[in-house]
This record gives sequence, C-alpha cells and structure tokens, in this order.
Amino acid sequence: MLTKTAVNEALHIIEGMYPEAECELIHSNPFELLIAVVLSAQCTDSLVNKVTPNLFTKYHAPRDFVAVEQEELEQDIRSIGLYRNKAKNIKKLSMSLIEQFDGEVPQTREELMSLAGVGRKTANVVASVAFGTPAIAVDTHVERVSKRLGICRWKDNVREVEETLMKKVPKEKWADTHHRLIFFGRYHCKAKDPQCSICPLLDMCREGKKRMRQQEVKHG
DNA sequence: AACTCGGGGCA
DNA sequence: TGCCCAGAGTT
Repeated sequence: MLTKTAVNEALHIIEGMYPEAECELIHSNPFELLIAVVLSAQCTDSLVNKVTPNLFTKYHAPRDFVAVEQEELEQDIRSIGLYRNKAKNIKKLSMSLIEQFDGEVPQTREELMSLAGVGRKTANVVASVAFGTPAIAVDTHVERVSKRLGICRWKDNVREVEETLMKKVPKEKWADTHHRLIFFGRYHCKAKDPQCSICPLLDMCREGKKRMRQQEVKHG
C-alpha cells in the first residue's frame, strides 16, 4: 500500500501529465446535472453532451419526464445506448423527486442513492459538483488506477477504494483527484494495454513493475 | 458474484 | 466490421 506521501507525489506527477481539465457534463442546474450523470452510466461524457442540449430544451423539470411517454423519452436518448433502462429510471427518479423531495434534487448522498439509476458514483458526482459536498466519485478508471498503483488493496470494493482515497488525499484535492485519475486511467493506465513502459509512475507502481518483469520474461 | 442492458467510436 | 468502452439493477 502506498503511503499518503507517495499518493500525493503520484497525483502531482499525473497533474503534470494532463494540464487541462476533464470533459464535463453540460448542465445549468442540479436537476440537469442529475439527469446528465444518470445518462452517463456506461458511456462517455462527450456522448451524453450530444443529447442533453436538445433534451433540456424539451424537459425542464421532473414533471416533464413524468408526463412523457416512456417510448418517446427512449427515442430522445437512444443514441447513448442502454436507453430503455435509463428512460425508465429517469421517469421513476422524477416521480420520486416530486413525491419525496418537493420536486427538488436532494443534497445528501444517502437520499440521492435512494433514487432510481443513482448509485454510489452518481450520487458522489452530484453531491460534490452540484452541492459542494466533499466526495470522491469512484468509477472504473479511479478503481483500476488505485489498485494498480497500490493506493488501495486489490480486493477492496468500491466503498473501500473510496474510503482509502479519502484517507490518503487532502480534502481540498478530492475533486481534482477524481478528474486526474479518470484522465490518467482513460488515456494512459488503460484497462487493456496500459502504457507502463513510458509511464512516469513506473518506479512507484506495483502492478507496472510486475507487468514489465512479465514482458521481459516473455521476450527473452 | 455474475449477468444484463446497447448504443457510438475507432482500428 | 468486430472489438472496446463504461454503472446500476437484478438474480
């Protein structure tokens, strides 16, 4: 397991690799953010950003999603994939907002996670981006990178990865950490074909060094 | 713990 | 044209 100091050193190096910020979901209020993040499950932010401008021109509040036919909403979001589940969840979620939260987006992670289509990652993104609640949203990139580097343990579940990151990263850097690790995971420490041989973190990376040793054996 | 949902993007 | 991407719900 990497120490607090080593983790912050790693984050600093990653920061140097990617000066610009992560692509973010287009939204202008907490409700639009919530919808956009629910839509973004299993697809990229840029893909979601292609449908949300039209979507938010047509739908402005929970009641608009409740009123529309499921099939029509499915067509409005069809291009992002998994559209039946997502349309169903958005209609259900919108009804919950009206019935339980006076039509507003709740601010706590527990309340957010009670909504259809909102899991731990989505709840953390909404809580932190819309309401400034300190949180680290752990997606597959953050999880994979944290495990390879040895920030957390291999067997940790998402909650444990999140808790370990919160312990090892200063609170004021949580939001930035999320973006940096996603960027690093998507473009460099990829799930398949990670770029270990040119990685500036190789010296401190347990998995990277292991992979390099395996390559040496393979290629004589 | 494994399975399902489903398009777009890119080699 | 087939592989790769990327969470939440269900069983």
